[in-house]
Amino acid sequence: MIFQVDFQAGKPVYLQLADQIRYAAASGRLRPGEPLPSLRPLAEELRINRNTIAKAYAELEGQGIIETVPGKGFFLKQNNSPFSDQVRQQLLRTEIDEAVVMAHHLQVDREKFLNLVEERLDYFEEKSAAKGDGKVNQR
Amino acid sequence: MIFQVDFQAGKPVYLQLADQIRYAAASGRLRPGEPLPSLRPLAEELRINRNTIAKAYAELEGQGIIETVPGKGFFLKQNNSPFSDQVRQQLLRTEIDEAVVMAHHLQVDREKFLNLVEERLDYFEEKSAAKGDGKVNQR
DNA sequence: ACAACTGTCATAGTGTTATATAACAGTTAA
DNA sequence: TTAACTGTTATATAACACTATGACAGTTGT
Repeated sequence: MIFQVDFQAGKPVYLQLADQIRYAAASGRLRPGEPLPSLRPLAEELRINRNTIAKAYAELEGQGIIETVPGKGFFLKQNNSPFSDQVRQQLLRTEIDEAVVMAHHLQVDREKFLNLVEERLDYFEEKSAAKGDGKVNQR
Repeated sequence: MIFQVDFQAGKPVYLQLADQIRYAAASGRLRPGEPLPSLRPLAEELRINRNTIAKAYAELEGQGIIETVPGKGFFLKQNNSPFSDQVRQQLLRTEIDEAVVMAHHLQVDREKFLNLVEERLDYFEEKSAAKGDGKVNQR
């Protein structure tokens, strides 16, 4: 489990970390029940402060993606979204809209956009099915 | 041209504004060459500071979406992305991945996800073609 | 020239992010 | 029990982001 952090990315480090863990979970690199790296070793490896890691984990815990067991560690939860169908659709719509709007400004047409969406779906499904060791989008 | 701002959204106000202008441009509510609201009147209407609006506009100018003419105002530019095909694809991939990852955590399957993508594409194309007055996703 | 508009800039206050350090409490294995 | 691990909490500090205020400069129409 290797994470990377970019101090010049503009995005807060703890959010970069949270994103990467979300990606690892979605792509199957990290499985439900599996432990996440402990605070101190990961902080040392990434050369960032323990508290920054703790904040990233707290972020994910707040979203129901991981759970913490004091004294034992952090673990990836079973995927059971706490939201109603309607809320989930709305959350997703908002996220999709961002991509659609960006496609417009980048002048990427509908067909190319849909191809790209299928490509990314394939990518994550592949990894997820194969208990993959695949790499994830860096930022 | 009516914008809305939410102080409790966690997201900086200037980014909320920039997003909404991007949406307006993508949906055709705002056309190339058209002027954007002036700093002071818009600031008064939204009850936020002039500089917050200025920062939102500066953000969009940096992305080549609008241009500023000192003493005159801000205007929506013609859409000509300054990026190469490769860079555009990568930018878009990153954005799409965020939606795909969220779909995974919300347990929305591939088919429903693709339906939602088509729905949103339709939505923006409609508005864009009809010089629409449609409303855009609120956050 | 003048008044009323436009955007720009420097400054300061506040909140967020990240770091460092220390002390505390639960878990596990020797 | 002890030692070594786990996460938690609190404090202090520094850097940066966000917002607000007031002064400044260009543009337009009278």
